[in-house]
Amino acid sequence: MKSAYRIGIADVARAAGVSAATVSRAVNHPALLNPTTRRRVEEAIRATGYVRNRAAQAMHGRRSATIGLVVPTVNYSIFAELLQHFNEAVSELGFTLLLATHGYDLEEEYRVLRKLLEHRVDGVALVGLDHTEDTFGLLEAQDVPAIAVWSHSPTSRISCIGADNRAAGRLAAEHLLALGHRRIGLAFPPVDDNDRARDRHGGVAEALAAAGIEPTPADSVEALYSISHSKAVCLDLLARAADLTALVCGNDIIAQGALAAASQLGVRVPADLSVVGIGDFPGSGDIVPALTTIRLPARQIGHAAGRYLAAMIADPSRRQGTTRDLLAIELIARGTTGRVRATAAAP
Amino acid sequence: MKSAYRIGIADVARAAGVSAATVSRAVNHPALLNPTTRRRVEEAIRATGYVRNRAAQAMHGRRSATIGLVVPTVNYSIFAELLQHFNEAVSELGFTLLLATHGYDLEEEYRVLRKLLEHRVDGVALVGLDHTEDTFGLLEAQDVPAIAVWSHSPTSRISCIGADNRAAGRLAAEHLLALGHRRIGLAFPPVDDNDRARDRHGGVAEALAAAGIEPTPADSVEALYSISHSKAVCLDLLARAADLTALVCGNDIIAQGALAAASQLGVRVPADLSVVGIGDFPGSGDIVPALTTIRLPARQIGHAAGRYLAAMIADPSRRQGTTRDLLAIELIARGTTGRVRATAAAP
DNA sequence: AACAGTATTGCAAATGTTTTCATAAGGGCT
DNA sequence: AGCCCTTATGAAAACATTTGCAATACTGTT
Repeated sequence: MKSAYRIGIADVARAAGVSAATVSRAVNHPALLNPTTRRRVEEAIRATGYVRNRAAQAMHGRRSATIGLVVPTVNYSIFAELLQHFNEAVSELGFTLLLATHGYDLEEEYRVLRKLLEHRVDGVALVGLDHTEDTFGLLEAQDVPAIAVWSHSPTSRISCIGADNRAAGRLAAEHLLALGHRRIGLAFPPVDDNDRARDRHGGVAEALAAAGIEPTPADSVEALYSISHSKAVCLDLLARAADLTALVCGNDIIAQGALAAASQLGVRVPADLSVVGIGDFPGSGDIVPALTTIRLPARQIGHAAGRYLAAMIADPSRRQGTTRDLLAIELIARGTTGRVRATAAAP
Repeated sequence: MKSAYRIGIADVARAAGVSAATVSRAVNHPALLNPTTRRRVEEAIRATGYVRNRAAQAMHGRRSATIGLVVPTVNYSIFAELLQHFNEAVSELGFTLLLATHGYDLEEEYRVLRKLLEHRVDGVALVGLDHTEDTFGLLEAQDVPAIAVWSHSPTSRISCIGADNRAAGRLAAEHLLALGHRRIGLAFPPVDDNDRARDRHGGVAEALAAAGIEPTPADSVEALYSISHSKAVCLDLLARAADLTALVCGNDIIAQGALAAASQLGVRVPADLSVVGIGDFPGSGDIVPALTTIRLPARQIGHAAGRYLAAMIADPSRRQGTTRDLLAIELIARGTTGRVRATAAAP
């Protein structure tokens, strides 16, 4: 006898012998009600199985109680921590998460952002600072609280909270230089439309240049966001530039691919080859040997971004101006890097 | 001079010189319009920067164009593939994903499901078959299309699409038995409120029993969903049951922890110890040595679940009855398992 | 030229809630 | 007992859209 009819606020009101307004208040402003009435309404809600309709609520009050998150991908654990902690933060504050991915395609990013805005998310977080003009325009036109996470720039167009990716690249390269490495290879994702990768790459190049090293194209390879693709291209790289003693990778997934390639070639890590990643993804510290990497504070970024958006939503007066929060990065020296081998490649 | 005022359908109508109804039709049923009018409206939409309000649409038409996904956690890559492909499927069909996590707490699952239903998701997917009575009741009362993913049971209370976890456990154990192992340890997550873990564990026990092996509590250890916790408890296990020649793990993350523990103890894999996981998470095939595991078809499950829900939403008449889809699992024998070492532990 | 039929479009009702405003019910004071 | 103040509740408007129905314009027919 299951009817498709859904219980509405009016049904509850009838059951409790009060008006719809009172039921609404019982749900949203319980303090306004006489305790007795409130209990009666709560009882009626339970009895009828009423579930309040956020869509209707959103329509009236201009608040949907949802927050959007746009990430490039959800594959592997690249953004797992960010997602986890961002969700944790916003859930605790009563919001529900709308998730969208764009696969590193900024045109697609615009489209999914639009979909999120159609659902009237109260706020939205995007990964990185590279976005199309349309995307920025849309955010401004809809003037919805927005924040860029992961990256940081003092001149960012929208508020941001993240780390200095250029410094991360520098730090990774300097670590290898300090260990005596001079022949250093690079495995990075495509840098177009990806400020994180671009900045990291730039940081590496800068550090190498400062040490008088000019990496040749032959020492570089472009890896996509998958361990197996990275492994394949690193096999290539290690074969054609066999004198490399170290590899700096654009992120930990690529580094894991590099490790797999080294292992397959019988190249010992770190004895024959040092490998450093960037990101410190979940699990990076637990593989064997544990990955040396640059830690980006994903947990903090996720939490802070969630709280920032919630604060902006709660207090629209604070919305103007751009907040920029720079979080510290850290070299996590583990098992995949070591001093350059003494036996330098004889000519 | 940015006003907080949001462009509505009426503004577009005014700009295009038509009625609001026509604008609505241009967005939702373009075929109904005279091509000329349609173009004029589309132009006005572009010019005004109108973004349609799904909340208002949901209120009227009873369709929110959102689908919910409830997973235990988003940490590591455990549900990354499921999430990725589920999202892919539903996005392609025009839905936006609402994501919620409950941290393996079924009471919390009820709460987050409720939140999803408040947002009037048109359909919802939950991981596994273990849910509270309240959860089932809520799904029935709201009669929203729902599907359990990951697990499969011919007697499931709601539609399901997934694999036979008991068979997965059996397969893992039988693989080790076929390699001659007799001293087999178990590392599993808590099985309360988790049918996947429970079934897998049951399957392992069944296969062992069929081979005349009765695992003692000393050969078992409970691992949480983190590589480092798993590593810690496996260190323990391997220390106190040093004669184990193989380990079957409740999932790939736990297996990775076991691998890390073995490595730290100088136990060679697979020479001294075989390790088999369950799941075949992204990356499991790329670690070194590559993990032997039971593949669950995450991609298929994600896609199929998304399409199933979309179909139910599109055609409510098909909703009655319970659909159950069993997908094949597969042993992926890679590098972490091998024949038991000839040098049997002398008494 | 009138008619029937079809293709477009507008009007207005309906959707489920929140909130403003108004009213009613108590309670303490003089 | 009458008055004022506070607290609690209800009535109705408002929110942004969709859609059934009606009206209009247009096409081809006879």
